[in-house]
Amino acid sequence: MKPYDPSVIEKKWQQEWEEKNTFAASNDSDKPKYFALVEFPYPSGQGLHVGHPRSYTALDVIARKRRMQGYNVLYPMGWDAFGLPTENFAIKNHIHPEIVTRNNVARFKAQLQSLGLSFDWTREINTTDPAYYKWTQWIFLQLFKHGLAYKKEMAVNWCTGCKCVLANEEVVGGVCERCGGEVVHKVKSQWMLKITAYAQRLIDDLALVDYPERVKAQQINWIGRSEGAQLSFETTAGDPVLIYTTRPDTLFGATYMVVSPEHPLLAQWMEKGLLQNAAEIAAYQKLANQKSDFERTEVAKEKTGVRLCGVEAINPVNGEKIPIFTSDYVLTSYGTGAIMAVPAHDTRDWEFARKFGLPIVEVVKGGEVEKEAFTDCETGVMVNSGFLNGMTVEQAKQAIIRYLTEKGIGEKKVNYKLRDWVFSRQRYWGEPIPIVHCPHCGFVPVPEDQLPVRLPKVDSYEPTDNGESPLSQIEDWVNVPCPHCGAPAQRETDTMPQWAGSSWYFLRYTDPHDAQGFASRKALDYWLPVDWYNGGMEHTTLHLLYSRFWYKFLYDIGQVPTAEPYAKRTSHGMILGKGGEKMSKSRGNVVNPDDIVREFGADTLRVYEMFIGDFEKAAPWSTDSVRGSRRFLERVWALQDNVADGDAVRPALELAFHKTIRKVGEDVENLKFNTAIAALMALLNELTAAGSVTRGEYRILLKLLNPFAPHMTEELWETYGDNGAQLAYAPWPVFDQAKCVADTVEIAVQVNGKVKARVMIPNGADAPTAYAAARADEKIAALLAGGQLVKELYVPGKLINFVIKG
RNA sequence: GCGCCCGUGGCGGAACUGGCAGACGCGCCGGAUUUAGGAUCCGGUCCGAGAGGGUGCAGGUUCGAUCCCUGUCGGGCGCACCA
Repeated sequence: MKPYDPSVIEKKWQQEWEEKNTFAASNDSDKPKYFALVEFPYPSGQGLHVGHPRSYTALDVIARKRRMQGYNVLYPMGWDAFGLPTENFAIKNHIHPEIVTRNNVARFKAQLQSLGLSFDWTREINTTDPAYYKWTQWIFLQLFKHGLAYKKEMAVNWCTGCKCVLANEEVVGGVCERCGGEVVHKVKSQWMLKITAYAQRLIDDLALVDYPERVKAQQINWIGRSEGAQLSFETTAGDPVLIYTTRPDTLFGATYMVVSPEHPLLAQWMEKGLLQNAAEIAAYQKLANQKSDFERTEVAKEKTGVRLCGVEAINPVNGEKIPIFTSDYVLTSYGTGAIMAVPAHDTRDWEFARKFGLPIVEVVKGGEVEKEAFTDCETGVMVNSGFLNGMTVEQAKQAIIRYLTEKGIGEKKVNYKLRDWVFSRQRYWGEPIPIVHCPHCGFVPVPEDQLPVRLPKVDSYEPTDNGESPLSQIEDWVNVPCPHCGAPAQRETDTMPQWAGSSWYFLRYTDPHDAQGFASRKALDYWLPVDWYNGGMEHTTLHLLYSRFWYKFLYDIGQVPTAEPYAKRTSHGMILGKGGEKMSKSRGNVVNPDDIVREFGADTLRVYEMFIGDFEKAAPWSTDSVRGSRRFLERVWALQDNVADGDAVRPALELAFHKTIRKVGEDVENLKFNTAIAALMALLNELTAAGSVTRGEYRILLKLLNPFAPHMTEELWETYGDNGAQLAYAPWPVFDQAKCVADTVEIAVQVNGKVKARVMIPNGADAPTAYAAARADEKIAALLAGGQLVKELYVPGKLINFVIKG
């Protein structure tokens, strides 16, 4: 036996796979199709992280198993290469981002190939390739033509670090999710995508797909649907104030109103001179405007606000005049930017009322509204509410909405927290937005035959401090004739966010070289939907939501065949540093997969990453434990010294083999890679104990192990295989359910629920036989003699329980 | 604050639908081999000498609870002044 040398074996097979395109998928095959997908990486300068292979190996195991099961498998890979780190690196080192990207991609690709992942490299894509982003731009134009892309002047999130606008989804805890920079509000004219038009369907269609519950819950939560009523309050100024509430039942308890500091009525009323304390209000507005998102969302913050002196509102159900305030606890961007305040039944209103000495009127009985707001909707009964008195909250909601509708004051209304997607970025390294601004024609789409709008080559692509894209500096690129009327016009100079290219990339894999469209209809019909998509939880309300939106739009305009893009989604846990903290350069606990491959081999790294723990949970890295995986492979390798003739499984090992085949198959499908490996280790232990394997037994072991350790098993298959095709396409072993059960089983014998003995009985023995066997045990007999038998239970194959008294 | 998830040996983690807790691996201990170390192989390894006791803690349901229920403590994640 040659010693196990992964550095030689792995190189050999990787070369073989590359030369022969072993894993190329066919768009024309009689086999059933299987589309396995992992999130394509951003090729950063740091190279691959040990977290990447966890996801990639998992679906590689699935892809390899599917090939052995006779599927035509598409398992593709590409590069999500637009984005800020590349641009920042380029700026710092004076290298063009295109070159930085090329270098990073080359490094990433070499690293991925060193792991033996069975990607179809003939379908490699790159979002920064003009032949690719042509279609990103094309999809944007379809959105524009269908009224789902629009430009609007509004207050947006501005990252002071990236000098760039951010989408709501990119602001985490008031700071930039990428750079951690402070986020402030800036009024800018921005391209927006109308994702809100799909809010309801993005919720409803989660019923059609197999996603983890936590993923569904997070998306539903983010979309934030609520049901209530929209209604207007008349004011003494004559202009009504429109409000949204989820508790219209508490209308009689509305003792004041609040409008957001940015509410347009404030400016109107000031202009008319209606507000006696205009200066005070203006000062408050200014203060609110200066606050960053972080300050605004700080928890446990004291309520602040200013009363609007000179204008009062009228409660539409009881005619009472109530004061109006402005406060930053009311958000401009949600609902109508104004609320009716019911301090007795809303925690925030309660706090505000307490601070400003406003009346708290109880309208739902059940709490102690002098002590705290009573927000329960289940148990209360309406009081102090005119015609609603005596109703439950639910009845009152319906009655009041009926009343408001009849009187023409208001109506039932559904609201979402989801906002439209801010789609402009003031940076260089992104897809140019293919729109021309014409002074006569307005926003004119670049004609489709002129796509792609290429990024111009420039010397300086630094972001500007004035909030303009660097592209705006390049006059001969910016100035073009209007495609519609020919008059001098200007290109849009903002670029798309990084999420643009990744919102449809999986479609391109089906037909990556198509020049006529983003993919041919035939290829899309054949491959979609993606059968299994694995990716990180951090993308749940970013990429995953965005790509569902784009896909649904493409479905609506007849471009793709199904309502949802991904039939099944799973999420892996993070790989943490040794102590359980996040891996980071500053902590110095980053493990480089290259080092592990060099020291132990790719197969060992793959097996270890699958064995490290529950796939869906975070797991700390342990290089010590990697050794265990290497030992396991060494022992499989060493088994070749003890291969005996024979294609059959020896009778004594039938049970072990059939059970292992079943277990490995089931575990892999259920994301239990760790226990699948454990089962293989247990089988190996049995084979080692048996002293030898037959050729047939060895083949089964190699097949089961192949998806995890493809190089080593393929190498052994050369000698011990069945002279047929490569192991990669050898048929996956099948098990016989009847052979998965033993002839005799050991069952536990309990007395009063405590295990006292174990006995062997024939499998499927009836109760009398089992009881007799148990009673035959000396210890059990003694215990039974010492008390009175009250009850006896027999769970076939498991245990017997004697319940005795005394 | 609201919603969700998780607490099992020294460590990572197993345990079908309520039925023998600790599979598998790491580490550790002992032995073999070795000049030595490393590597490898064999044996042991929840605690306890034993009866017995053990799945964060306190209760409950049950013949039987890591699993179901109530309360509590600890950790994590998501959303977060969303009316």
